[in-house]
Formats: sequence, C-alpha cells, structure tokens
Amino acid sequence: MPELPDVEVYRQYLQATVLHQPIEKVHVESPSILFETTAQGLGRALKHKCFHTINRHGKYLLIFVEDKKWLVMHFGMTGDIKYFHNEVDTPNYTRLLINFENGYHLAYISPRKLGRIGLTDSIQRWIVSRQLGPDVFDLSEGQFVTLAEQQRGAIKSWLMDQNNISGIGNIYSDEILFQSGIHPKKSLSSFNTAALRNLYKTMNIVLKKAISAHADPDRMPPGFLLPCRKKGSHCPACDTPLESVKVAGRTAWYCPHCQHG
DNA sequence: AGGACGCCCTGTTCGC
DNA sequence: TGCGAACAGGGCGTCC
Repeated sequence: MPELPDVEVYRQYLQATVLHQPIEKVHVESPSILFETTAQGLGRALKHKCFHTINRHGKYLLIFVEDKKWLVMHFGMTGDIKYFHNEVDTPNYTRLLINFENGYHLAYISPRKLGRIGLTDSIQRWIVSRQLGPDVFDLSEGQFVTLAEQQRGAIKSWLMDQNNISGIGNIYSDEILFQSGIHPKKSLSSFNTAALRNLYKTMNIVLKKAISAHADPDRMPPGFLLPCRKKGSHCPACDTPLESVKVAGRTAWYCPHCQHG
C-alpha cells in the first residue's frame, strides 16, 4: 500500500522501534529484491552497525547506518515492515530479515517481490540516480505552480510521475483530484494559476489527513473517496455511482458528477 | 513530450 | 461451485 502516507507511517514506526540497536545478522530470503548490491554486500554494510535516523523521500525509505551508508527501501505495489521479538511471528512473504542483538527482528515484507532494497552513500545521489522530483512536502506552492505550468498532459499522470513530484501514486492521486473536483484526464495546460494553487493546497491537506489516519482506509476522514474505490460503489459526497477510466496504465476512480472541472 | 503497452511477481477478485 | 482471466496502492524500458 505504499504511497507517501503509507511510507511516512513506516518511517514513524521505524523511528519508534529500531534506532540505535546493533545488528547481529541479515538474512536475504529473496535476492531478486536487491538493487545494485548482493546479500554479502548488504551483510557487510549492516552487520554490527546501528540504524541512526530514518528519512523518507517520496515513496522511498532511507535509513542512515553510518557515515556514507544508507539502506534504501522501496515497496512496489505491496509491502510492509514489521518489528517483532519471537521468530515464529515472522510474517509471510518476508524477503529480508534483520536480526538485532537485543533479540528483536525487522522483517521487510514484499508479497509480489516488486519492492527493492539497496544501499547508497548519499540521499542526494540516490535521488539524482533515480531522477526523482522533490518530495511533496519539500515543495513550495510557487515551485509546484512553476513545475506544473511547464507541462500539458493528463493531470493524474503528472501527479503520479515520480520525476515531477515524489510520493503520489494511483490511490492518492484519485483522492486529491476527487477532493479538488477535477477529472483525472483533465489536461494540465488548461489549469490557470489559481487552480494550480488550489490543487497544491488540497494535495497537502489530503496527504496530511491520510498520515493522521495512519494511511488506514478504515480511518480516513468522512467524505474520502479512498474506501469507495471499487466497482458498484457510490460517491461519498453526492451518491452518484462512481466510474473508472484508465490513465497512465492504471485505473482511476472518480465521480462523474463532482469531477467535471 | 506524452501516451500506450509489456514486463516483473503472486495473491485476490471477477465473470462466465 | 469452479475455473481461468483480469486485476492489484509501482516503475522501468520500448515504441509510436
């Protein structure tokens, strides 16, 4: 479930659990999830070291190990992390297991193996190598407007493109556009500055509310589209049947009555 | 530049 | 009910 709000919840979870504990062992259960490193390389980088801070850029978690060494986690379409004590509680689809000297474990879970784990010596270098745009929360209104004014494709595609802004995926682009009353296929070139400013504000509000709700669909504020994104459901605002359309290869859910603009 | 597609994976949901 | 097809909250490369 990992878009910005989910990954931010993971960040806070790690911040509250794994800091400053020496790592005893690293098990790579599925080597295919490793990106530009090996099980050996990962072991060498982590063994007997501690995690010191947990950063996030868009959908990426960046975990500071020591000078010039960051562990990078990405989750793909499905993924989770879990910190636990008893080894029998190891979750299904654990692809990487880190054992701490205190007897606890951290599982990196990726059912479809679409997530990736890597190492980098600087966050900035990682961002440049992945050609990632700025994190949503590092973007000022003015920067957002300037970026958007240079583009002309479908608004939903643009919001989801990590090279423009990092952090928004299929689910939250739908939510932002629903809360803004904008059709997902509307062209960016038809937005004026005032509309872009409103979109910027709504984008920030939606993501912050989602984080407050722990990125849990069952805890979203009333009036959110998120829990309704499925066939046969109705608009939480006007009860019109929701419709879907393919945008950038993904399914966009929207309300044909509320999202004209 | 932007859009459509296939692919990587595997579990779940849909539709006949 | 059963079964295969289509789909799923991501991202990359290729083609047009």
